[in-house]
Amino acid sequence: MKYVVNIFGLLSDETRVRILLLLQRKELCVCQIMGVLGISQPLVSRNLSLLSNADFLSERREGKMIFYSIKKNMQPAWARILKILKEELRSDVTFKADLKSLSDCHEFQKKTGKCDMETFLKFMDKKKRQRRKRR
Amino acid sequence: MKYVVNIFGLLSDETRVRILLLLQRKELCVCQIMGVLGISQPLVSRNLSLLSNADFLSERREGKMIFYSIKKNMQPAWARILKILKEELRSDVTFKADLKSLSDCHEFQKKTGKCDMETFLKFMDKKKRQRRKRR
DNA sequence: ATTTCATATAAACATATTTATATATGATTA
DNA sequence: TAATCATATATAAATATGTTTATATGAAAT
Repeated sequence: MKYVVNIFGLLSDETRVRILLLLQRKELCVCQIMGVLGISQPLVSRNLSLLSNADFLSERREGKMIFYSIKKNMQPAWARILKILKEELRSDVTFKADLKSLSDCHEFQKKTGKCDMETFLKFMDKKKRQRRKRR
Repeated sequence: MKYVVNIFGLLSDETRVRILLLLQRKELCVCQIMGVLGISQPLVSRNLSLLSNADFLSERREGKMIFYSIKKNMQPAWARILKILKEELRSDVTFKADLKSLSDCHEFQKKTGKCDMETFLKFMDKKKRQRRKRR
């Protein structure tokens, strides 16, 4: 029973859920996740490792970067739960904002071809300020 | 998102999961649950109220006792999750032991017609000791 | 090799949750 | 209306969890 209960514990944290929802769209590296979610690098790493240990994620190295994605052939029960999570949060405010950030992130990477955290975060800030002005 | 994450938080506790699984079999009052799970009355009450507030349970008063059951017409998403939980824990050791205790509880109540905590817990203890001997 | 960049880990701190104890309430019975 | 039984609530102590800060690792480039 403890195993099952721990899985629910993993899903009872906003940061981890946000990461899972993002990864359901596209594989991402640590620095992309930090930029998109606006959280510290160690926090991203920590939660990725928790999710990885629970067999939710696959990793793939590409040079210096490690790309994380939702694991294919995950335990069926958890896959079903992820599906429910996704459906339930389809129109969630935080999630929609994260998706917007994600597309900004892609824009940044197309322009610069980089995954440099500092520059990226500045770029994201600028984007957010611009969006605020437009209102 | 917080709402959803809190629901998972509720399901990330062994006591609450045990209660939910029991109630999926049959409606029960607080003292039955304490007897079956072997936990204190305030702990049962506290967790029942958490589950109730999250709209997982219905209550029904019968004299002094309040009977709790899984709510009909629960939010479909959570009903689906409960179903997964049930399937996943079908052969769980703790759950099976709880079911055994539950049937002892019914035996006790048939014999005595009571829901008296003290006597009940003694009866349960005796049962458990007998079972240990038989091995 | 040394430096740099992306990521991981560990220790310290803050916060939230769980559990136990004590007390209160509401329904029944004497 | 006392007294008692089943349950609820408040709160404090113990425990677990999340987050940050600081530090380490490991791959690539210079």
